[in-house]
Amino acid sequence: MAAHYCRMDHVDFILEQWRKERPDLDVTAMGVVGRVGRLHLAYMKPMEKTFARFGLNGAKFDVLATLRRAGAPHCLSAGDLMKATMVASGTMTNRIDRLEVDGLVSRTTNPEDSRSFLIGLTDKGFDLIDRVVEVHVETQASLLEGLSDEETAQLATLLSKALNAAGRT
Amino acid sequence: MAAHYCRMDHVDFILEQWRKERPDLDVTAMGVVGRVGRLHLAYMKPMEKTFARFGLNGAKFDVLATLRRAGAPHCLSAGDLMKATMVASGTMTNRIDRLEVDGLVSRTTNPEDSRSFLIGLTDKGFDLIDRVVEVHVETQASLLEGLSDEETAQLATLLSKALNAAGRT
DNA sequence: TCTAGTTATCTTGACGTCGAGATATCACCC
DNA sequence: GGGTGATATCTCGACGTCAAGATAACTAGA
Repeated sequence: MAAHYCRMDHVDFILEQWRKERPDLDVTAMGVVGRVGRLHLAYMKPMEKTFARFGLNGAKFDVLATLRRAGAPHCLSAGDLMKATMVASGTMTNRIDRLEVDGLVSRTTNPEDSRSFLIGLTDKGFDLIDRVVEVHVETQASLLEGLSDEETAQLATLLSKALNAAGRT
Repeated sequence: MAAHYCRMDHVDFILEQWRKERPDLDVTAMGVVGRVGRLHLAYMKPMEKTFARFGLNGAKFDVLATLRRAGAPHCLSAGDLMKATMVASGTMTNRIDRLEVDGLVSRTTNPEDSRSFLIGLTDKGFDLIDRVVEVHVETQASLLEGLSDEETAQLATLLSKALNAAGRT
């Protein structure tokens, strides 16, 4: 037996099926794209659990984290947040509404442009995101525990290249 | 200048921000997890466009593709489809309902277990998915065009390892 | 056979997301 | 100053998703 020579994952199984049913198709790319999708799911689930422990979800965390890492004075316009988190305008309006209800961010009129608002972290929001992010990085680290430092670095590099390649299309 | 030695992507920028604001945190894992998320988004957008050309979306494509690659007689139970696509039961009910309205799949009572249905591709569904998947693999291939064959293979291997590592957690 | 526990699917209500259109404001040029 | 096009945000309706509960049918043991 050579089980350790051929560790199949579920994506391999899918590729097998396609090769059998449609041998005319080249499914090489699917091996990468499919795994990226599955990995994204596998990462999101535990991370959402972490967020839930603090009464948050991925959407809210994204906004709070973007404001936090932007540095003092920890406020950005709704448009800045939209670009940073890559969501539609209606989505961001909705997110800010809910975070405002939770008392984690506040809208202030922008003195330099009254079309826009400055969305700022409240003290409560600042304290919360600072605590959540500490657990969050631990959750992420645990998800990569099975990889060596070298593999992790290599993966980051290749993903960066892939990101670049996909962006050019 | 050494611009070609340090090509920063957006995730690098985010890591930079965190290191400045919270130098006490180890954000190494975020470099991988963040890029996986971004890459997933970058892949989904063009693929959804392909699906839309055929009146589909990712959700519908997933179901049709799962049935198609399962091989003759191209029918599975709702539960099988749930496991394969990793969605909740209500989600699958909804997906099948819509595909049935479109005339792409049909529910048949399972003679061996009347709790379950057999969801089968109609002729129309079979023809459609067979055409869509041809364009789909081309879309995916174009998304990886910037990578060499070696890099693509290496990426697939590392992703597989990462998937395995995350699953063990 | 009856009963208890399991399994497969559907129903329902709450969310999050998008995208198109509406509104208000800005920037610039005449 | 007034008009025009661009910009920032919000509103609204349609969808897709999930989780929990409901329903129906299967299984195995007493």
